Amino acid sequence: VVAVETDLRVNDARWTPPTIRDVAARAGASLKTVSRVVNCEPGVSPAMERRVRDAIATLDYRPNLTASNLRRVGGRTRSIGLLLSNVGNPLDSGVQRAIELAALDRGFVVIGSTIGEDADREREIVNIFTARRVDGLVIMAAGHDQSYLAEQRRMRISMVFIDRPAAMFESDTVVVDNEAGSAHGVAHLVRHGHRRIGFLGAVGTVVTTEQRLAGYLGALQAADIEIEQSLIAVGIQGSEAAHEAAVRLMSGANPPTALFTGQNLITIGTVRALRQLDLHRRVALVGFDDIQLFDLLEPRLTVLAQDPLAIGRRAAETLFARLDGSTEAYRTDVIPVKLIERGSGEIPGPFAG
Amino acid sequence: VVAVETDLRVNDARWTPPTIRDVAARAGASLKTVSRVVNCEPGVSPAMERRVRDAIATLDYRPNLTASNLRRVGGRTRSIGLLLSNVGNPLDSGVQRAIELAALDRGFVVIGSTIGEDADREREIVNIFTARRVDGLVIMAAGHDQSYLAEQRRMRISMVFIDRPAAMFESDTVVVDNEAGSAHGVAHLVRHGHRRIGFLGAVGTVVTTEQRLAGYLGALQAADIEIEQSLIAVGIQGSEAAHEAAVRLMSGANPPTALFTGQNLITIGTVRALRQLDLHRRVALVGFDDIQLFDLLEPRLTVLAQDPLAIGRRAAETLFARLDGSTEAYRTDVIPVKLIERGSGEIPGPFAG
DNA sequence: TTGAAAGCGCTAACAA
DNA sequence: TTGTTAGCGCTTTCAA
Repeated sequence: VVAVETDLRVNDARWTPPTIRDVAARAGASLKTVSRVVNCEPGVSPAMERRVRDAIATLDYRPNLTASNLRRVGGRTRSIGLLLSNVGNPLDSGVQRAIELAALDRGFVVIGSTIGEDADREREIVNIFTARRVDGLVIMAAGHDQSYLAEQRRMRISMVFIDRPAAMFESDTVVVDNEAGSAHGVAHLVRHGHRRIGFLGAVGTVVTTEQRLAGYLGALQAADIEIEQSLIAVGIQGSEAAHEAAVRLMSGANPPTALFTGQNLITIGTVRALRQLDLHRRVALVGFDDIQLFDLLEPRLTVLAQDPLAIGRRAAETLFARLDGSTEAYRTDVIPVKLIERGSGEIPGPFAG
Repeated sequence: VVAVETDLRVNDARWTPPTIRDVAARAGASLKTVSRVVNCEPGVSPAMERRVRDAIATLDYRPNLTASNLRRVGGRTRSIGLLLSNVGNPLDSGVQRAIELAALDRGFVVIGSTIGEDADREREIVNIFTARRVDGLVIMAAGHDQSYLAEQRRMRISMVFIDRPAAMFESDTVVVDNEAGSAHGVAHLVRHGHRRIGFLGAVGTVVTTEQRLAGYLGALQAADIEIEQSLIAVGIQGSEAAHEAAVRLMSGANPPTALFTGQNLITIGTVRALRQLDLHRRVALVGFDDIQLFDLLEPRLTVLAQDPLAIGRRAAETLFARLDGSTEAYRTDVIPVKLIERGSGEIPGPFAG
């Protein structure tokens, strides 16, 4: 009998999922009573609750959360939008996982999108998510001006920026300690006897690059090492370009004995270059960002590792605090990076003790 | 003046976003007329349209897609749920990107969740997404029985399974050619003079492992090579276990001259083991799955690469065809895998020409 | 070309 | 303890 009934429903093109009315009718109760049972509100007699639950079970009723949210106070959707630069990146996927977990715990859902480094795409996605009335946004910004988000703020959409702070717009932010991290990495090379240290960085206008370069410069100054512009290459896009830049740097008149790379793709290109020049065992290398398999290379790569899960968790905490009504001043959380010594950064330089 | 007005709105805790009624009132039009303008429906005079658009602009009105979807025929939400095993995996993130792109093109939104290999989590997430009334689901299944999805099917939620077919449940599916791919990889080793080839695989109950093992066995039979159980290790979980298993395999009385690994973590563990035994230049290795940096190891790794974007694109195509009303028989698409020769798989064996 | 009324599925605010 | 009414923001249906 059940099978036949099921078949009928499947085959009937006009069949629609049961609503709260259907349940109420079947249980001989009112809408509100069913609503109370569904939402575990008090004030329903055990007998009535039984009847309602039976009706729910026989009808396979599933409350429509969309409709429920629409009516609820504030029209909140219990959803948050997540804009990432590139899910293929371990940083991004770690952040996503952490945020999904936190959201799930609170009955929220995460709608996500990759935006690359495309400022237009960033705005487009924000608009789409806004139309869906997300309660909050977690944004790894692509553009250089987030002032347009004033509109979202007016609509009471909470926002947290990760990896890079928003520009022209004040907001909660979770970043890593780019400058101190880089300084630490460069100081590590100095400690191992290097004084001619090259820097290879991504596009200079990106804040993270600026900060990492600042850390490099600071560490050299702290060690009383003169800064040589010829040892600094920024504006590198991708591993191929990094490969070329590293070859150029190492082929100069007085090449560096150590390199500091400001991003994982650049590190990869640099490793290729050093291999090609057969310098990978003689030139020390410390890179920003850790990725899988860096510990399987020869020599194993010394890196400054970010903690994507910690970043995501903190972003979620901050966002949910806002959603819970916090009106504190905007905060910027700085997550520390960790130096992982594996070999490439400990290759001794000419001034090694 | 604008600034002050903005401030007022920001500071007024009772401010709510403008609705279609506000626009109608301000434009001196009816709800339906505004709705027509917003949805670009015909039958609105240019003058009226101008007034409505002005009102929309001055009020910063943004249609509420949630409410709109609720009322629309069928109550479709233009959203699809995506259940992935692990976003940190290149396969998963590639699939996610492809599906997000396809969804975006059609005005859909993707809500995602990582479920690991946890069957309970799979059902939990499906329930949550069902309550949100997603129109479709793309599922990398964790459990061994998806018959529970009959309910979702009755609700007209379309489903596509990726990477592994559903169990106890007929559905559209997109998989890769595990068996033929593995057979190809093993035949490649045979062609390079190997006859004693070890197999290291993941948990045996997972379909992909079964199929990859089947491909291995088939290739050996095709080459008239006797199968030795002692050269086969399955049930390996993670790279540490793979490391141990590989060491054990290579430390036997008559060790293999080549290895075939059935999954990327297992490949990683095996590489570590071969390094430790200093066999990485003498024992050939072909692995299923490609990951970043496999081409930077020494020797560079020969792999069978999947095409995550192709898998995601195909899954999205199939899903949207269903959402557009296709009633074809359920289809299973098989995406080919590609052998990428980089060095480790071309190390010659004792029978090399 | 325009609009009034009804209602999507549910919850809020009040009765009874 | 239970139910009634209104209405979330929008689209549908049908009338003017």
